[in-house]
Amino acid sequence: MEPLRAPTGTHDLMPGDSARWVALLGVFAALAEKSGFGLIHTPLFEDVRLFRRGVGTETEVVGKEMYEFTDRGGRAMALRPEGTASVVRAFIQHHPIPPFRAWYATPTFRYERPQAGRYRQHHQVGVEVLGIADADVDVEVLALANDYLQGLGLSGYTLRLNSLGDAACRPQYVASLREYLTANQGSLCEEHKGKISANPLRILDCKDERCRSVSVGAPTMSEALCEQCAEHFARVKAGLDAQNISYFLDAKLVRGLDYYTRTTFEVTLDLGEGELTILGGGRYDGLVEVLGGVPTPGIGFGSGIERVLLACDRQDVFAIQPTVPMVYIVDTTDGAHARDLVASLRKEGLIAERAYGNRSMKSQFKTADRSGARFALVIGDREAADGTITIRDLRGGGEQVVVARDALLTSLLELAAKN
RNA sequence: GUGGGUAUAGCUCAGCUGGUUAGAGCGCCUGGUUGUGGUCCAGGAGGUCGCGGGUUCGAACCCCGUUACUCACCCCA
Repeated sequence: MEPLRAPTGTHDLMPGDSARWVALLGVFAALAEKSGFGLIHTPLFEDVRLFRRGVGTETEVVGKEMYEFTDRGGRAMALRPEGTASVVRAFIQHHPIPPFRAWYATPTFRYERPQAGRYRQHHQVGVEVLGIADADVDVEVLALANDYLQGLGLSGYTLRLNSLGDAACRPQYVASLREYLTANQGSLCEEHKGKISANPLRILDCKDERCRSVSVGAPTMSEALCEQCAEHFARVKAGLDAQNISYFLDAKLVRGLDYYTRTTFEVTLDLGEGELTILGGGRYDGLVEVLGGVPTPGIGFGSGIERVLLACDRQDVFAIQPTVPMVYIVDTTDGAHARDLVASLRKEGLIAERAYGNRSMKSQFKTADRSGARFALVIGDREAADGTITIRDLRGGGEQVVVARDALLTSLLELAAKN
């Protein structure tokens, strides 16, 4: 039989490596909670129609990358391809009193070919705010995103910002864009020559040289914003300026999910070869209504944990060391002392580890050393006989003291305080 | 979905134009020190050379297929 392994595009997060995940989640949770967000957990799978309607059938994410399956009751389900739709669904279902602020940390699934920073199951942290149309909340959300990345130690990333307009002005803009593209149809890349009517905005994001040169002369959304959208966008920019959050206005920024309106953003990082998007989001004022709720504005972002950590690796920041024991118990009698001592020390709040299997003193010390523990606590025949414990400092030259069992804790704290 | 690269020990890799018992470093285990790790020395365990087929007296090496990993395109976190 073929050895079993994790499915294509997935990976195991092993103890040791997971230490920085724990730390990352801590950073994000602390920031989110401080800003009034509460944790939300929604099912990993949902009625497939949620994503079809919410994210859009035309999008790649839903159209060709979604994990869909039929459950045993014959229901069409899908694994979550992104974070927002489920939160909005929960909001509609439970009628919390707005404003509603939730943060999440969740796996997301997309059936695509894996490559650097790209997985079939990846993980995102994110936030959503529902019920506030005020542009100031856009600034809050962007500031949170910025604080998060900064909090990890990242730098040199670019916040790309755009406004996609709303139901009042976007249709007109799309019409004029379509008109322009149709006039230049012959100059577009092969793929987009026939795709104009489906989603003309996407062509602005095409990396093909031919499409790009056509895009240069295309009408931009920012020129076409209605008065309210323009005011909203101006207020967002003013807020970012006031908080010294730098951004880059990217009129070509179009996101791959259909629900976005007005403020839209992405954070990218140049890794030498190509840019990596580590965070993305925006406003989605029409989404609640599309999903059957009473019209409610919303905004949020998601950020890929694997990509963010990849970026941290490249920048040599956020190198979290796994937790290391304070003491490691070496017991060459029969292990009963180790068994009882490790339990009582843990109750006292110390991180304590021990050797198992009654191995030689030498090999127990090897595992003690490997554990990274600060002190070894030795219980051999002598200590067992006279009720003492030998404390050996594993960091320095190996200084040892023999202490009475009752004095162990105070002695340890004294020794630890020395340096 | 399309294209490139890779697949040999737990890890990182070597293996000359196909040649007989497949190697190194690190890691692991044991001993040198029957009460002491991190250094040093000695020994040991561990591989059906991704899988299937073919060519050949003989294949880790050549050919075909296949799977996986990886990178890029597309798209995205």
